[in-house]
Amino acid sequence: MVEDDSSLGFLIKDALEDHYDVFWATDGQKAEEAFKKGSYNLCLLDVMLPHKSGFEIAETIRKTNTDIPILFVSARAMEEDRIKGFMKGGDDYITKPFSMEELKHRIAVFLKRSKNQSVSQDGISIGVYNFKPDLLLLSTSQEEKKLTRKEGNLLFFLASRKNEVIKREEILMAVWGKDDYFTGRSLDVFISKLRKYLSEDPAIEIENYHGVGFLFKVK
Amino acid sequence: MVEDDSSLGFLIKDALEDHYDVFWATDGQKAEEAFKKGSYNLCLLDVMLPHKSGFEIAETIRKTNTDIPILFVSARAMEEDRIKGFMKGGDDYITKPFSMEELKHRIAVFLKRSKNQSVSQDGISIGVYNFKPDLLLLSTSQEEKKLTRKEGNLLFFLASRKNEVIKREEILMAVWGKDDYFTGRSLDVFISKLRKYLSEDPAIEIENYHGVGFLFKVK
DNA sequence: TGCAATTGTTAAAGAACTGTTAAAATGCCT
DNA sequence: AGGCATTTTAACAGTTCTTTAACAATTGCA
Repeated sequence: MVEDDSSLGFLIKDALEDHYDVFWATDGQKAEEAFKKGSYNLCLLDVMLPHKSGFEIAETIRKTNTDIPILFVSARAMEEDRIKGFMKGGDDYITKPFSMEELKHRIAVFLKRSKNQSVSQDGISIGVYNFKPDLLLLSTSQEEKKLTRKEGNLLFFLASRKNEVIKREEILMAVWGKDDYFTGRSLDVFISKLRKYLSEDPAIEIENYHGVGFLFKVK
Repeated sequence: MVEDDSSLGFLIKDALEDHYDVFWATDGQKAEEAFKKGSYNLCLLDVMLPHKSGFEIAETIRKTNTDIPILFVSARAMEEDRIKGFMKGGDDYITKPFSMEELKHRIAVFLKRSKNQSVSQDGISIGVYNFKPDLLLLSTSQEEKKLTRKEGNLLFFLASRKNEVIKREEILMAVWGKDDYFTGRSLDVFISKLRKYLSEDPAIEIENYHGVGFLFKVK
């Protein structure tokens, strides 16, 4: 966020900070430096700034990044200013005064749309394996195995709490939603299967704690 | 585009028609019908309409489609109206009067960002096939097959989310608007048909995720 | 050490789900 | 209203997945 007016800058930063990490620059110079160094998801640029205008900042940004949403904020409501904003690669042009509520919504719109585009799911890594929970794909560099739904759910749950002893009942409630004798036996069956699938990597172990539960160990 | 005022409606349609195919409905009823049948890239909704408000139309659309950009146009500039627009799933809220120039820019922003790069005159390409959603034409260099409406809608939905596991319920809600046993069986029937139509290209696969949904895989 | 409870493993049984084809129903057009 | 295209429902055949069963192995405690 770039805003030279300190009271408005503070107000915006404060309003957004509940949901986002905000970096606030007070001039274009600092803004461009920060942009170069850091990694951001959205830019909020005041148009009228001491040395460099928001439009100029946008131009610089667009030279290296065509994707990041750029929202202009300005006191000037004239048509030609707005158009200029869009011409410089802006995604929205918000006229002062505006409510923080509306600003939040407009920001949310663009974050939602840019997030969806990077659906490149890398999955989670478990030892030498990589597991993509959505695709239920457990893979090594060698091969790829498609798990069933329950297998996937269980593995995901265990992997999300690795190196921690988890009680049987807790696993049962989390993955099956119920805890009785037969469900417990089912769990044992599935643990057995997972052990087999994960046997490539000796650093992975599903250790039983007798009468308590399991420990998904990844060294 | 939904606009009850005929002179403004004409103006908008005229302004946009250079670049886009515009369907203009004059009330919510017609709009929702057209939306259900056709395939669109963006909605422009007037808020104040005779029977059904633009907000209500947006609500209906969002039940089955979370992606399509929705832009509201309204004479009411009050803060709470704008907020309501965003709450209903809108992406922008443009206050009358506005310039056609600005409208075009705002539309361009969302089309550029929309997920599956807009459906142009050339349709979308799926492996060796080309599919034109409007004309329901699925073609290879060899031949051309005219799909039915449901087949087309389903294919379009799947293709727009390729390489992602989509839950049965989600497909059912998006394409049929309801989710029950028989509709589910219908889905299976249509999947079977699509597989047949797409069998020319071995790189295309509709993979079933047992008990979950389908994965429209295009290698 | 011996015994009951717990766990490991594999296979069989039983559900639930899907693929496919065809018949029935629906909607649409003249 | 009749005929055609489309969609839904039905029917049946497979398939896949989860649970249950059965038995072996292990553990912890008396």
